[in-house]
Amino acid sequence: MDKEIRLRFAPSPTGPFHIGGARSALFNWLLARKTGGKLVLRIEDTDLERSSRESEENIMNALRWLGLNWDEGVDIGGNYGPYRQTERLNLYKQYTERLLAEGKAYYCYCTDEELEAERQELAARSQMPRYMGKCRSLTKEQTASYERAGRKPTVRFKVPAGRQIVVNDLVRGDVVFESDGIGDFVIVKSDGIPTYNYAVVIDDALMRITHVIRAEEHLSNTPRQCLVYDALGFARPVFGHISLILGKDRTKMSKRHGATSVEQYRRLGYSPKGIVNFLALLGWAPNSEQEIFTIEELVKAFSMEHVAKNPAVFDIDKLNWINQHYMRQMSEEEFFEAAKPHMIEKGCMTGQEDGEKLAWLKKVVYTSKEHVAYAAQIPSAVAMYFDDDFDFENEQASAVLTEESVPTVMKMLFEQLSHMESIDAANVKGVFKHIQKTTKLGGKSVFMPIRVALTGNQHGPELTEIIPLLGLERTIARIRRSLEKAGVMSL
RNA sequence: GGCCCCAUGGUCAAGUGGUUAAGACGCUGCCCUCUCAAGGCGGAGUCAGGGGUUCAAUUCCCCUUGGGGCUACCA
Repeated sequence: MDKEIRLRFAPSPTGPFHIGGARSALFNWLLARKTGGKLVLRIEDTDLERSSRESEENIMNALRWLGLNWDEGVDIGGNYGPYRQTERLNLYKQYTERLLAEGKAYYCYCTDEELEAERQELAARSQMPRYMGKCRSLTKEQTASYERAGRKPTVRFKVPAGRQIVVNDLVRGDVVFESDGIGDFVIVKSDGIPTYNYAVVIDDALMRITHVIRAEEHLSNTPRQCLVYDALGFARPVFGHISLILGKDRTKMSKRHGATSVEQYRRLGYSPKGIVNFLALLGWAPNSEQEIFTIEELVKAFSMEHVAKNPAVFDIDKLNWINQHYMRQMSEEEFFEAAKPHMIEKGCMTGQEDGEKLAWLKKVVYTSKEHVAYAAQIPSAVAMYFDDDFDFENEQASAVLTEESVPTVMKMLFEQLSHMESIDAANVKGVFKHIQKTTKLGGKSVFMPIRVALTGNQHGPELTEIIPLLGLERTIARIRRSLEKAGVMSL
């Protein structure tokens, strides 16, 4: 029981859920599922200004959408709650009082201006800007006078001098820091809210977290946290700092690198399976050469030992490639559901269709299955089925219709079509065969003019797929229109 | 500036004191094919630089360079 592995994912609900956060969550989740441990979802909302219930919900929704569940958290409770930091204020207070009483922390009355001046001065002497301990030993009189002046103090942690702090990290090994490089840091803000570096320690300790797996940006803060663990007599957890996800230019992923939030990818119609698969491969590699993983397979294969130390660039091409696999796995029904919002947005449908029209839409949409990486690409992939008033894509395309054999081919095609009662891939194929046979023309001379006349385009799906979907009438109308437009002939 | 982390092709990456240095994405050639895509078969492309240690370094150590993070009453 006491050997049970307990992990946590502790996001700040301060904005859209970042893709990097999703990866941290995923790694924690994988480790928890792999080891049969527990995963705690804790909300770190001590930044009152920026935190909101709305982004808290967004984060949880995104997590659920990705298929990452948790065993304890704000919404489901657990034995170590509450799971929202602003609801744990009394807990922090007890420890702060203890630290104060033991002389391990002290009140600091410095104003922003004073602190800023200190930083400036240190910077001017090209020294590391850090708090020099001005309020470390205030007399009763000084304290009283500050209080009379109405100053609200912060609480600072007294950083012991001359100590080495060794952070044992699962992915980086032992990382050594000198306590002298760290100034006395604020653990409780003047409004009584604890800071991140302080609250996180008390929470992780009280929630019995055994492994703290988080992004590398927290590594430099870890020695501070270790100091707090030690001062409070808590055992330190095992740390594991996973590298950051970078944009193409190798700087931290930000808005200018395109979509950075899980929500954005969701809206573009990426599959959660694709995102999870891709994220897992960013900073982790399996023993095998496998690239496509279900989440269950990831659980089996995952290991912290194979987590890379170096930061990884977010490669959208690879995400697209992976996601394409998942698009192809979809049934016609699933694929249609994925396409629907995008089709509606582009005006290709209203969402109210039923009967034959709906069935037709499903078939049309499904033709793009092999061709798209994510659902937002579907409308343009099937645009040709909707636009009867297309233009030729370029002169090369219209030139195809001026080839010598075109009138013969078209006449024959029309004649064949006029005899048809129903139209499907098989009999369309038969028509083409017949034309080829009797005219002795190569496939290209038969197909390409028909393709261009039908779609205005030299590229696209198989004609045997397009024609049945357009139906006899539209097929004839389109070809007739194109031939007239190109001035070739009228039929 | 100080402290810390990181460094194998364009990208994700495997790997080892002696290897022809995997694989995938992307790029590219060929095949298939009316076309595109897919698919199949190929190709180009990497150990950042400099010093050590060693019989032997991509691998171990140091330095440089580059990138990143932290240095907040943000997390």
